[in-house]
Amino acid sequence: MHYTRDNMVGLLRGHDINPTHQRIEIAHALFSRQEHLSADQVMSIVNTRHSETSKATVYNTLKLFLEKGLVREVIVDPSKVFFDPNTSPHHHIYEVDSGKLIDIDAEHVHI
Amino acid sequence: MHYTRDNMVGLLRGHDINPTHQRIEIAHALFSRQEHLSADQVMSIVNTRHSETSKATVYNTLKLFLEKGLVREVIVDPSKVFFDPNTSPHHHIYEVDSGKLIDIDAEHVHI
DNA sequence: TCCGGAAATTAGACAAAGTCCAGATTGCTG
DNA sequence: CAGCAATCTGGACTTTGTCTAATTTCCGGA
Repeated sequence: MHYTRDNMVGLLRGHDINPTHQRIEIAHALFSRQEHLSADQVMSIVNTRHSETSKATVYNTLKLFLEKGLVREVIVDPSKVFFDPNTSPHHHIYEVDSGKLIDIDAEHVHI
Repeated sequence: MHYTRDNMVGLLRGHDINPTHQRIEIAHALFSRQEHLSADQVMSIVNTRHSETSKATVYNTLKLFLEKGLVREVIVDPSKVFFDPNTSPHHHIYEVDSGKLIDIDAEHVHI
């Protein structure tokens, strides 16, 4: 599956989100790289060429995505929240030394 | 085991920490209530009667405790770091609705 | 096409958590 | 007591995130 901007439109609609220009860009930033990004990182990605999207909109949009289940919040760095495009049930293992964040399927963990 | 201030002195020394007045108070705040406290909460507990300990010292001391393995950091609320006096290997389950934080022994989790 | 309202976006002021620094205090140790 | 290192302090500062009031965009109906 390619994460083109066009596909983002469908993804957003599928989550009951009105696909505006800014929202498409932000979704694209998150999904095209399958990484955990902070609000700050999203902002600078979206605004690389010309300043296009305000801080308020980035925060509003990420909160909206969260509510609509498009992304998850990952809290691992005490000073920043990261957003995870992988919403399947899974745990994170955080390696303090390297700063790496590893996904572990929920099914593989038993309590 | 009672968490008296005198016992704190031993605890601190055992972790290679010079037991100053402020450090004893902060350790006492954390250990006498076996709870997860934020830096802010520690501050207001320590300064209930008269202002005794500055913000900088609270932060420095908590960081020191962290380095010396006296407490753990728990990151669960995106906007605040909490400090956990329970340093045995364990996981946390965070109930988003109630805000409760439940400890689970490391031994009971298998991957 | 034009109008009106709802939804979305914006800049910038603001708040809260945490950091940093330069100076003052404390407490040894000789 | 003098000197020195460790500790503590107030306050300025930074960073992440929130709020608000004003503007812009979008869309359906006349």
